Amino acid sequence: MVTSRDVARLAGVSQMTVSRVLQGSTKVAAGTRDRVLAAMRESGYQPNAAARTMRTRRTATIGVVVADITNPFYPQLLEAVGRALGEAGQRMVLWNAPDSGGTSALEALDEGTVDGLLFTTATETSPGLADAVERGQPIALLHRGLDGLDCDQVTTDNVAGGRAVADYLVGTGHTRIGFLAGPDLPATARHRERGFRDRLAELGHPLADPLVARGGFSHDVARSATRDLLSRQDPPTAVFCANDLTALGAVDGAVSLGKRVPADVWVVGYDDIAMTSWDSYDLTTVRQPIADMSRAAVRLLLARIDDRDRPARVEEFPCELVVRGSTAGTPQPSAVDT
Amino acid sequence: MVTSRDVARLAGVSQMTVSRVLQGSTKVAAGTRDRVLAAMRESGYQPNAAARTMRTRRTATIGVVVADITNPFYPQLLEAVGRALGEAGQRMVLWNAPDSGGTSALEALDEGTVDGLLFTTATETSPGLADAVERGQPIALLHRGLDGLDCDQVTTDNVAGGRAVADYLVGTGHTRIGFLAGPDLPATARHRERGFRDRLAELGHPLADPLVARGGFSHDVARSATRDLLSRQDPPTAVFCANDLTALGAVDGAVSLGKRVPADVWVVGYDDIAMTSWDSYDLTTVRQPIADMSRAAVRLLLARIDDRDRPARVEEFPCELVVRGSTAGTPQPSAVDT
DNA sequence: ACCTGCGATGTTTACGTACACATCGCACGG
DNA sequence: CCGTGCGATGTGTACGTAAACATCGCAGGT
Repeated sequence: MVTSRDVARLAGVSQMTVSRVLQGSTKVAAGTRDRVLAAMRESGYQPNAAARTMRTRRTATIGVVVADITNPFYPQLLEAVGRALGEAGQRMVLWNAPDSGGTSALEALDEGTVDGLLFTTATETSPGLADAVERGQPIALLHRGLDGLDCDQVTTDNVAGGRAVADYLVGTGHTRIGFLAGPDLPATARHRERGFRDRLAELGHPLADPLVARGGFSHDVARSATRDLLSRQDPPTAVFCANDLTALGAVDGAVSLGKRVPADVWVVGYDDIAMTSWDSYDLTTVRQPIADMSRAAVRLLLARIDDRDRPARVEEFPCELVVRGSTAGTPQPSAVDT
Repeated sequence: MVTSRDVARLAGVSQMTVSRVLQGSTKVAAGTRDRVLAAMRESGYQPNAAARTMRTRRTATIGVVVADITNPFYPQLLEAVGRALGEAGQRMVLWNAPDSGGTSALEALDEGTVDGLLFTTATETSPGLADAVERGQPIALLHRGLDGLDCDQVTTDNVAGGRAVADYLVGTGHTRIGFLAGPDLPATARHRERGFRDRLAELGHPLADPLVARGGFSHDVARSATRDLLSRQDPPTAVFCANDLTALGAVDGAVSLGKRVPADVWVVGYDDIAMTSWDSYDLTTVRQPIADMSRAAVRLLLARIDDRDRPARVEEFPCELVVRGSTAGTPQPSAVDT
């Protein structure tokens, strides 16, 4: 292995001067710098990350925790986060945490493997998360927030999103409206439900319990829940789903019963994943500005790494209803009493 | 920060004994070990990864390079790879390399940030890849192989997969068969095409140039290419697509023209991503054993990290045709001359 | 011509861990 | 009863870098 000492010897300078060139310090004469750079190239020198980290206590690496990478929303978010991190000169370590919620990511943070963590799927039950935040570890939440947690958070106004969908569906004449709720824990799911439910009630069409199905964030569960819902005597004329993956499942549930979207039932999703715009689904949904959000989260996290005592900030981005074919045409009040 | 020295002081032993306990060395008396473990807990000690890496030259981290994480195949592969790495006690650093093909991943390898690299989307043009392999860097290819490269590779028999599709389509009576080719560079796309093309020729129905569309691996390109193909005077009765993402694009292209799959045209994909089994697509495709492949790739890579001089191995897994609704029923020779 | 001051470079050291080697003590055999 | 050997533990050091401090030389002012 070639070390900075070897380069120094080759260039006829001290190791420290090599180190200075490496860091782009201005305190090096142009001629010397050129000599050192030439020696680096000649020897094929590569700085050793571990040694540098040991001295500087920086890894230039951020850990990102995701609950389920096969939910297409997360790859899209990861791409945006990866881009934002790249722009900031940081690498990304990925934890796809099936259930535990990133315990090993927190360990990595304690060990100094990463400089900070970005949780995209935090919940109240994420073990050790609150504890790590209290210890002052640089942790930021992206996408899913946590009300009780005093750390940097970047979210969207999921309550407003849910309300917008309620306004839209009631405004287009629907009265018997179904809801495919997500899991209980994620704040995203809870806020969307709250906004949707409250606004429906305000508009005089409160959600009817029999038309609410609880389930996970998976296609399969949503599909079978929708089959149940649509097989009822008085099926809903529109179904709002806690996220796009479940909305796609809802469409497929309808398709599997030979029903058509939107002719027989309207479907609305949430997140605007790429597939929602594909012809086979053409799904009305709510868009989050994930690129801006990712940049904001990275900015907050890096700022916290530099200054652990700065006050935590919560940034909430607006979201936007995107109307597509899954809610086209007029609703079908004719289907009310069969 | 609590160091092993602090723990040693607290436990009344030397720093070395703490280190030994940490490594699970047997050369520590049970009583001593208990005292050290208690001191660790009490002090909240966390071993420092950078210092350990500096001594051991190991990071227990593997870099994974992916070309496009928004192609749903890669999240599925990443999940499998992540699981295999987790089982082997390794972390995963992710590079989503838009174009450059993982140059910065190779830098990280040189710097010692990762112990090895797993390329899932290598091509001949991946800059620096061949060079790094020749320098003996631990690099393995998963999914996409590279014929000229002397390194560990885990692939599927894409030629056989292409042939199987040709056999299937001709065997079910299709003669005017279209092909949506992937990009030129990936070995996966090339091998699938070769197998498909050669077998069709052997069976007496060579691929007709006008029915071949070249494009990328994206939904949009595939969609518009399919619209062109199906708008011809003599459209194909079946279309084989270089991967599932393009097959979904092909289905959507057909849908956008008001055509039905499989009634108007059969569509076959490749990779068996989760969405292919959803009702709206129900796509016939070719399945790769990605879990087994991931484990194999991780095993090979870790073995190489331990012994850089071991001979490179190439493991080729079989793939399996999965027939679904996109190729159901009889083909439509009636559509031949319109 | 001499002193001052600053820019350029060198010297020393520490970061936290694990390896090589040294040492200690005790059990067992002759 | 003493020597041998081995298991348990300690001592010293090196990994490669960057920070703090020291030093050197030269330009500019008086």
